[in-house]
Amino acid sequence: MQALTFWVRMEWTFHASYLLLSSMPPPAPIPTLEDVARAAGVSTATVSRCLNTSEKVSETSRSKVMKAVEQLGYTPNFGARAMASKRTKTIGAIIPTMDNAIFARGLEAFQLKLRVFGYNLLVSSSAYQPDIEAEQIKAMVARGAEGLLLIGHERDQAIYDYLSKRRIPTLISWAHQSRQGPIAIGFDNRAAMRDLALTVLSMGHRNLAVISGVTQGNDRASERVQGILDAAKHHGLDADALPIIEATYTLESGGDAFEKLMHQTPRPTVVMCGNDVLAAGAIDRARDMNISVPDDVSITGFDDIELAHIVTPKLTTVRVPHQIMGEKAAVALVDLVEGKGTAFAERLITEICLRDSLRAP
Amino acid sequence: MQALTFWVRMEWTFHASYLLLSSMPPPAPIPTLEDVARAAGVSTATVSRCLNTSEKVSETSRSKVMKAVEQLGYTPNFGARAMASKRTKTIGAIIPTMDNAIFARGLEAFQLKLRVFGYNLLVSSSAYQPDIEAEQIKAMVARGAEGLLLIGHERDQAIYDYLSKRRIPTLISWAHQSRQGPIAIGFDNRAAMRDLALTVLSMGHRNLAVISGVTQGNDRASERVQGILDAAKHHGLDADALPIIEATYTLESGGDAFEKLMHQTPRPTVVMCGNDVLAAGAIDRARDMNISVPDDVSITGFDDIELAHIVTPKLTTVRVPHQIMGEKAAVALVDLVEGKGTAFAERLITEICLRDSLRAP
DNA sequence: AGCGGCAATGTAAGCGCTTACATGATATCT
DNA sequence: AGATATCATGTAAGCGCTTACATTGCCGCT
Repeated sequence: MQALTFWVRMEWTFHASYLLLSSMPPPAPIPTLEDVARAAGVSTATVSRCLNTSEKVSETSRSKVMKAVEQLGYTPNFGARAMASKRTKTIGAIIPTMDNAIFARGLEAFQLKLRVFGYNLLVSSSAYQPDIEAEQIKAMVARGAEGLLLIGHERDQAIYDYLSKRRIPTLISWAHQSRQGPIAIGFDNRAAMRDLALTVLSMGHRNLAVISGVTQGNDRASERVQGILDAAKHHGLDADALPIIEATYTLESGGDAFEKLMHQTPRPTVVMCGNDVLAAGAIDRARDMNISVPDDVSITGFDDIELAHIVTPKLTTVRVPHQIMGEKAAVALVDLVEGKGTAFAERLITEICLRDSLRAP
Repeated sequence: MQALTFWVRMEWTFHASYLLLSSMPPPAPIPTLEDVARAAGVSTATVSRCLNTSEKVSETSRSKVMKAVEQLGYTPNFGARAMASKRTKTIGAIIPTMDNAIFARGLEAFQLKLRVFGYNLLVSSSAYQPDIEAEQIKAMVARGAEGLLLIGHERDQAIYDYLSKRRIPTLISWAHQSRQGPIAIGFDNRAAMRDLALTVLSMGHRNLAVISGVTQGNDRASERVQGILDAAKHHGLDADALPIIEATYTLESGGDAFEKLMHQTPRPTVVMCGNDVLAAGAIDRARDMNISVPDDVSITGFDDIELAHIVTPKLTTVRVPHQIMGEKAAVALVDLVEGKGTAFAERLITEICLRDSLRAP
């Protein structure tokens, strides 16, 4: 039964209040260090010391300075400070999209941990486009990012060359390949998906199908597919014959892919999806198509986001330790930046969450 | 029936590859404008002009400069540039949390639109803490943000004073109050929720209950509650007697609140939730409690995120035009920053999405 | 031939900070 | 008391850019 959705347009108002430029207060007096120094009756050096290494300043002048700072609403100019001190205490992170709970959770943890070490985070999203990512990387470096967090390994070698030429410590996350490369704190997408597929296969399924995320320029997606192929081969299946459809990161797209797969012969008994969103889309579409999950077909996901608990039936998926990953990445990156040299690559564990959407055929 | 979840631990590996600091290449030569100038055999001014206003430079020197830039892997130092030119082409945005699909979607659109105008976005999350938000605002200003996007109206007056003293154009989003204040591009949370409540009431419901988001320091949440109260009064209900429970932004918390409300007498025939996450949590819990939605109780949400389509039954909620809001905010903020003075406050429409989770009592 | 005008380029003065070094005032030691 | 160490503070040199202004060479004009 297809659910009905009504759209009720309730209002359409338009409220304009033009900005009156003419009535604005007199020219902005942005206070500088010098202004503060003058107001406090000390030198600029003292003010600077007061703000940075306050223990080197006498109690008397410190209070005078603080009062002046307060009064003038002074905020130090970051660019000038960075330029003079050669330090920015800033780490940059570039994620494929903000519009994705997966990265968000890890990043939030990353930022919080960074704060503990006194570092700031610069985030931006590349919209899954390599050229935008390259541009953003340069922008971050120009802005003084002392270290970078990137998602996944796959990118133009020129970028890695640039980064190492510039001596910018870089850490890869959300992936972890055993082969050479920059330090990574992540998990093995391929192995994780392989293990899930092995579980599926050992339940007796032989007709599997795959809905993968877009693999182009996304090593996480392609590794997950590889993992499934690994498992299929291990069980003596013809990996080349495995139906695989790529879908963009939306429920709709996952549903469409599912529908196509269900029309194949022989019909799959299980559809393994590259992520939970695709899987949720598939479950949703199954209901629309009057196909019962898991009676008629099993469905699996990957990531274990909230969606996995919410859908009916609850989704079998792979749990990824986003938060821990974010925290560990922060610790490691700060280590790298501060040259402590104690940072090391780490492969985090993933866990298979068996829930109602998977059952023996 | 409570679904079963098995946790299968599949692997526990630990892969360490220490960073060899000693084997790193010689000291980093970060190229400056001067290096480029020397390499190209021109003055620094020419290089600068080449990079900014290339039309003022002859073809010959431009090519020489570009070659040098390429060869040296030069990236201009943002801080120095900002300092010298007094421009940063940067807009800042501070959101309560990244871990929330609602802000993410709007912000993604915001950033994309900003890019079109040649502006960069600085994002950070305040973790819903006003003091962190204040700190972040100053950090953004220090970093040269020429304009700011903030969520909701409610914050310390001192912040607004600081911002206007510094002449930083600020735009409020995700809310829109008719009373005086900074320019806002958003929607009227109160009116939107009122309209939904009126719809609910006109279906015959008389025992409503509310699960609200945390209202402390969050005007969106408290306005939504107000909207419900408005409607209740309009229908002659005793607004003070309306059961209201506040819950944090998680499924779990929404479920707990729902459970409490279901034990009240008289039992509510409809539970209106401040957002879709709470509503999804409530639906989930209802199933655990063997309470049928919407036969035994109706549930409504707010935001219309993906979750709303996925839950069973599909959720009646209010659609908020996140993407359009993000885009309009970008356009307006750039306008403001560039002093075109054509920006105006705008109240966007919201739409009620009637789906299966709401029915007459 | 002489001159104005223009285009391309160079020179150098900051932008707002940090910090090495210099200075002066006290406290400590012989 | 005089020498020396210690501490708080001031002076001033940049950090890497942009840009107002000065300079140069070339063109076409009278």
